[in-house]
Amino acid sequence: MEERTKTYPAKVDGREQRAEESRARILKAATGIFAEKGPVGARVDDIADVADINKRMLYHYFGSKENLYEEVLRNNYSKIYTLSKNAINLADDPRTNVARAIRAYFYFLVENEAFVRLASWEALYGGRCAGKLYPQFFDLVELDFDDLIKDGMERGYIRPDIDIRHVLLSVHSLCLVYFTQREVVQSLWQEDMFSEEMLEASLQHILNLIFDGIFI
Amino acid sequence: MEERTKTYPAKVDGREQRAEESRARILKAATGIFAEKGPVGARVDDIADVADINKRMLYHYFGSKENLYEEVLRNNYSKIYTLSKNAINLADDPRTNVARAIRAYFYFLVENEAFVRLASWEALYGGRCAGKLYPQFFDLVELDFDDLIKDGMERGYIRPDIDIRHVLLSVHSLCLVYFTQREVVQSLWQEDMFSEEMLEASLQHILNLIFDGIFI
Amino acid sequence: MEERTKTYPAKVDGREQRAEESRARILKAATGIFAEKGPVGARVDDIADVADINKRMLYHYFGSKENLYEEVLRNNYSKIYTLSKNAINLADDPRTNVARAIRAYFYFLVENEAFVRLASWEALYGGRCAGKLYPQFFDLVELDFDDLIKDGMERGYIRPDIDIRHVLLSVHSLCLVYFTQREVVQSLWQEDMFSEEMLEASLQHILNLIFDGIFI
Amino acid sequence: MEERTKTYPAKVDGREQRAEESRARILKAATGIFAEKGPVGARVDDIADVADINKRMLYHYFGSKENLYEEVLRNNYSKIYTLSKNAINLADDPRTNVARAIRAYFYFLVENEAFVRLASWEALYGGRCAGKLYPQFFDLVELDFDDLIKDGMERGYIRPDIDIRHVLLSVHSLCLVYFTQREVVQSLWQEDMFSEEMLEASLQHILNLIFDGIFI
DNA sequence: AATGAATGAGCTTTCATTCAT
DNA sequence: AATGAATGAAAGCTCATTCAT
Repeated sequence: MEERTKTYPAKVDGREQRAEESRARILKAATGIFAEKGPVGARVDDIADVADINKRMLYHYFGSKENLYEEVLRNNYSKIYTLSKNAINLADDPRTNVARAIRAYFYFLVENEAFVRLASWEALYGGRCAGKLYPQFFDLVELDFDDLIKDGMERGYIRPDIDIRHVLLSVHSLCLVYFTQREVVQSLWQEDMFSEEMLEASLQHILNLIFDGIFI
Repeated sequence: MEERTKTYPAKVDGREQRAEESRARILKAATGIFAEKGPVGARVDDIADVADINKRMLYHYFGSKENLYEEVLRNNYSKIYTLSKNAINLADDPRTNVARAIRAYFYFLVENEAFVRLASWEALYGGRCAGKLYPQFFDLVELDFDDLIKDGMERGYIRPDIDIRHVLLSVHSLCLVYFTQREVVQSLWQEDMFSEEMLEASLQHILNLIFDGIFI
Repeated sequence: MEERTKTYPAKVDGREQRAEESRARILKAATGIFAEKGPVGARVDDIADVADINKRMLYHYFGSKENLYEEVLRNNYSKIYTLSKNAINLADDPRTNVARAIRAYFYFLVENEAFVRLASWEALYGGRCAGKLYPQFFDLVELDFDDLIKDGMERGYIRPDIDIRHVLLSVHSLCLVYFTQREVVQSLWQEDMFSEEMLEASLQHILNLIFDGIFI
Repeated sequence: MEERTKTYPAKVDGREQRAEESRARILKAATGIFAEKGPVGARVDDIADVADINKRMLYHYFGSKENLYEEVLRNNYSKIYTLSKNAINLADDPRTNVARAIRAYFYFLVENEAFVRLASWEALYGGRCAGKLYPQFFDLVELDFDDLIKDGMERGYIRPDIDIRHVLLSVHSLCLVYFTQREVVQSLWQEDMFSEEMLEASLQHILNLIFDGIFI
C-alpha cells in the first residue's frame, strides 16, 4: 500500500478520496434511515438508494447491515464528546453551570434528531443490536455532569442527600422525552414543539423543575 | 327437539367459551411479542406459536396483524383507566394527592412492562401504527392530573406560574424513562432496577424533584 | 326411511323440506358466485355467506367444492332442455323455424347470464373442471337444430352444400359472443347492450347474416 | 484504467443482454401460464419455474403478478398491429379484401392460441384485470375493417343497411369461438380442429356465411 | 340437521446477501 | 472501485376442508 501511494500518488489519492466520499455518503444515508425506521425496519436497498450508491459497495465498506448500524451509532454517539467538553466552567456559580449544561444537552437534542431516535431504538432493543455502545456513551456524559453536581454540593448550593446518578437520569429523561414523544404531544397540544418560543419555554420549565420543583 | 334446545345452549356456551379463550390467548401472546419486538419486528407465526393456535384463527379473530396490534394497544391503554379513577382524593392535602398519583403511575409502570414498551414503540413510530390511540390515552390521564395540580394551585401549595401541561409531561418523562432505559441504566449502575429498595428510592427521588427540585 | 316417514310424518317432512330449501339456497348462491368468479376464483366461504348457511352444510350436501360446481353446471345446462323442445314446428316454413329457434336461444342467453358465463369458464378450462358435462349439453341442442336445417334443405330453402355442424357452431358463436364480450363491447360502443332496442337490433343482424350474409 | 474502460462496455453489454434474456424468458413463461390458467389461477412459482429463474427476479423486472399480467397482455395485443396493417388493399375488389382480412385474422388466431385464451380470460373478468387494454386492441382492429366495409358499400357490393360495428363483432365471434370452444367441439365432432383441411373448411364456412348466409 | 372453531398447505411478496463482470 | 443480476429463506395472508358439539 505504501508503495502504491508512492508510485501513483495522484491516482490513488483520487481513488481513496472517492472511496472516502462514498463511505461518508453511505453513513449519512444510513443514519437517516436507521433513525427513522429503526435497526429492523430499515432497508438496505433504501440506504443504498438514498446514498446513490450500489448496494454491493455498502457490503464492501461495512460488511453487513448490522455492522453498518453499529458504525452509525458510534458515529452519532461521538458527537456528544464535543458537547460535554465545552459546557463546564467551574469558575461560574453552580446554578449557571448546571443550567448551561442542561441547555447544551437540550439544544444538542434539538439539533440531532437522529441521535434521539437512535438512542430510543437502542433502548427498546436493549442494546441487543449494538452491544455495549449505548452504555458507553451514557457513561461518558455522566463523568462531566458528575463534577458539576459535586461542585454544587461542596459549595452548599445543592442538597447533599441527592443521588447524583438519579439526577443525571432525571435530566436525561426530562430532555429526551420532550423529543421522543414530540409527535404525540404535538398532536395533543396542537403546538409546534420546535418553535423557538416553545423550545425555550420547555427548557425553562425543566430548569425550574430541576432547581426548585413545582411546590412553593 | 325440546331436549335439544335445552342441551344446545350449554354446548354452545362451551364452544363460545373456548372461542373466547382462544381470542384471549392470542391477545396475551400478541401483547408479549409486540411489546418485545415492536409492531414491525413481531412475527405473526411467533404469536400463533406462543398462543398455541393455528395462524389462521388469528386472522379469523383479528383480521390482520395491524388490527391485532391496535387491539393490543387498546387493551393495554384501557388499564390506565382504573388507575386514574382511584388516585385522587381532593380531601387530602395537595402534596399527598400528587405523591399518591405519581406513585400510582410509577408502580403501574412497574407492573406493566408491556405498556411501557408498547408506548415507546408507538412514540417511535409517531402513532403511525395505531392512529390516534396513544394521544387519546394521554389525554385521559391529563384530565385527572389537571384537577390535582389546579387544586394545589388554588390552595396555594403550587406555584401559580407553572404550566400544567409541562408538569404532566415531566412526571410522565421521569417515570417512563426509568423503565424504557432500564436495561441500559442497569448495565451502567450494576444494580437491580426492579428491587424493592431501588424502586422506592427512585420514586422518592422523582417526588423530591417534582416537589422541591435539587437546589436548596 | 319409510318407517320414519310413517312414524313422524310431520316432523320429518318439515325437516326434509328445510333440507331441500337449504340445498336449493346453496345451489342458487353457488350458481351466482361460480358464474361470476369461475370455478377457481369462487370462494366456498362466499357461497356459504350468500346462501346464509353454515359452510359445513355445503359439504354435507355436496361433498366438495368441485362436486358443487358440477351440480351447478348440470342444473344450468338442464335449462336448455325446455328451450329446444318448444322451438320447433316443422309445419311452419324453414325461415320462420330457424328464426324462432335462434331467437329462442338468443333470448335464453339474455335471461341466463349465469349460463353464458358458466359455459365460458368451462370452455376455458377445457372441461377439465366438469368433465363431459358441457359437450353433452352441446350435443343435445344440436339434435333439434339438426332437424330444422335438414328440413330446410329438403324443402330447397337452404343450400345443400352447407355443413350443419358448422351452422350450429356459427349460430352458437354469434349469439354467445354478444354476451361474453358484452362488457368490453359496451365500453367501446358506449351503448346499453341489454336495452330492448339493442337486443332486437343485434338479433336481427344475426338473423340477416345467417339468412343472407352481408353481400348483395 | 484505459484498458478497463475498453473492456467494461463489452462486459456490461453481456450483462444487459442476459438481463434482457431473463426478462424475455419470464414474459414468455408468463404468457404460457397466464393463457393456460388465467390471471387468477396462474401461480407465480410456476412462471418462475418455467422461466428457470428465481422468483425474486420476476418482482425485480415486473413489480407484481398483476403488472406482469398486464405486460403479457400488452405484448400479445401488440401482435395484432402488424396483422391489420398488411391486410388491406383497396385496389382489389371488396370480396377479396374482406376475405383476405378475415383469413388473416383467422390464421392469426390459429398461430396465437395464447392470444385467444388471454382475450377470453379478459372478457370473463370484464377487463377488470387489465383495465382498458382489451378495448384498445378491439378499437384498433375496427378502424381498419371499417374502411374495408365502407369501401364495399360505396362500390355497391355490400348492403348499405348493414351496421358495420355488428359486422365486426360477428366476424370476431365466428373466428374466436372456433378456438375458444375448440376442445369442447373437438370432443363432440371427433375431429382434429387444427388439421389443415378442417381449418380451411371452417374458414370457408365463415366466409360463405359472411358473404351470402346459408339461405338461397 | 346444523354450527363455528380449527387446521395445514400454499399463495404473493419481501429481504439481506452474494455472484460475475 | 464499482455494478446489477441473482438467490434462498421467510414474511403476511388465504383457502378448502374437518372436528367437536
